[in-house]
Amino acid sequence: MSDIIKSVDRALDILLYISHIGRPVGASHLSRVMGMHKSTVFRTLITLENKQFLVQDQNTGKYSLGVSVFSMSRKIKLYDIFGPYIKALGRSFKETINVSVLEEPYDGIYRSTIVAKEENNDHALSVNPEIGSSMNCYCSGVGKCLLAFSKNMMPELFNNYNYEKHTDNTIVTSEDLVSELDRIRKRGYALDNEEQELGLTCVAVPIFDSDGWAMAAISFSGPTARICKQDINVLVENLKQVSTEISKTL
Amino acid sequence: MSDIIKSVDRALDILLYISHIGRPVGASHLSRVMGMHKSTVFRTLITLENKQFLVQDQNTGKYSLGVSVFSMSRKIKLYDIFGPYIKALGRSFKETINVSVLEEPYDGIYRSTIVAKEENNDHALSVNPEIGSSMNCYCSGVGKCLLAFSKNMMPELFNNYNYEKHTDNTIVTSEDLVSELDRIRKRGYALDNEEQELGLTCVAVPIFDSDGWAMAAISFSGPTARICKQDINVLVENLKQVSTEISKTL
DNA sequence: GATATTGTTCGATAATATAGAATCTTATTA
DNA sequence: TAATAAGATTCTATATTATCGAACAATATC
Repeated sequence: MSDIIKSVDRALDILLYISHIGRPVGASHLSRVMGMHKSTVFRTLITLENKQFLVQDQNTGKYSLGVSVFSMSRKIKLYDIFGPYIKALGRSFKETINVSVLEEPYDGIYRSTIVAKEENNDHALSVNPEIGSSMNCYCSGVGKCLLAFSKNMMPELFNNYNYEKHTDNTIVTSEDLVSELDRIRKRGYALDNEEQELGLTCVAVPIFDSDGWAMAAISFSGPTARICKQDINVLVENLKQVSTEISKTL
Repeated sequence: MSDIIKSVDRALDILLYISHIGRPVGASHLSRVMGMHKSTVFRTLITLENKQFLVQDQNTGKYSLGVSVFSMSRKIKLYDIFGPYIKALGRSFKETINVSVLEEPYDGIYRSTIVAKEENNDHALSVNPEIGSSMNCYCSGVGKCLLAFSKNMMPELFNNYNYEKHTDNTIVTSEDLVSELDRIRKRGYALDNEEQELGLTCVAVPIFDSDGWAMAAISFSGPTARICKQDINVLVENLKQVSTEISKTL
């Protein structure tokens, strides 16, 4: 902890703070909130602005996230980000793990995209979706989890699903989906109880952003027999631990 | 320039470099490329990793962009980023300016979204599209500009447009679109020569990423009479100046 | 199995980030 | 419109601390 470069650490705090509060802020405000001297804040702001991590509004003098952040965001490889965490999980438990994010709804349909996965090759039976593949949210663990915990959700759109009854457990009405999402929010995790495919069970938890909304979801999935032999609560606790580890500094 | 905090500046350089080269890199490599001492690089990496701006792959020891960058990217307000630049342009020229980005193709259709605009209220006649509105690329200046300079373009998808002939000048075949894009690449800017609406002219240039691909496009648009009275080359030069200003540090 | 490369640790010194006050600029209130 | 408050910006001295250099440990390479 003592090897950390103080000035850099403070600069990163400022970036995260500006990102978190979501509106332009000035030096004095930051000085108060961060407990740093105004002139130190200012020098840091100058440095961040110079490399375009911040832009200053000429009228108000306040700072927002800059084009460098936008540029970086376009080059992010989500697998690199989530890979290390799920690899660790994969070593402990021998199940398939995947991380998904919610897509912008298109044609009024909410879908999720898989951005990272850790396959389980120890068993013949396992699920292996492709990275980048997208699917409807109503019938998967990560999908429902994202619907339950994401910002700006529009439940009206649930009516746009062309619900397909894959199994007896598949949710096929908006009303059932809404109440299932309530249940998920209450208990803090989602369960795909053979809703997509017979014999396939999945448990998913959200990965929270600094404002408490889901930015992704992470799950164990595998044959019902194997998943249920493990204590679901243990799986959930482990997923939650990784989830909070991921969002710890945001 | 002397007010810049050296350690912070170097940390930002490292972030931009890792983002730019697009694959995980290690301390020694960075030390060589950035001309910094290995242990200084290392301490910087530790600091960036601690706040999750970087993640380290446990197997290789190399670093990638971390979850904090992902988190920030979700909170970016593109208007805050591009607003300051186009405001300055708006003060000089009295025309409508807008900035657009290319959407992920959906249903095989390339569309652009307006992320920032500066309206021109000095004249009764002007164009005022909404921020957030999306439109087909084949019949607008920024749209064609994005098609011409973006990475990973799939020209096959041009066949999916349901071309509508808005005016005599509208492009209505993939072949014509492809050759128009060639022309645009050669001369470095795009022109909407009353292709979308009679009497409406638009000149657009790309905003380049660190790898030379367009991450956005910026344009002047207005009544043909007014736009053409100004020297197109002057407009283009001014747009290009802002464009390079925006991408200068990436 | 030997060698080179790379990730990581540590301590001394000189560079430089910080704090504090002071100035200039914009917004608020009387 | 004047007076006042709040905020942005500049400057400098000092003590903190980032940097360098070298050495170690752990991998990868040949």
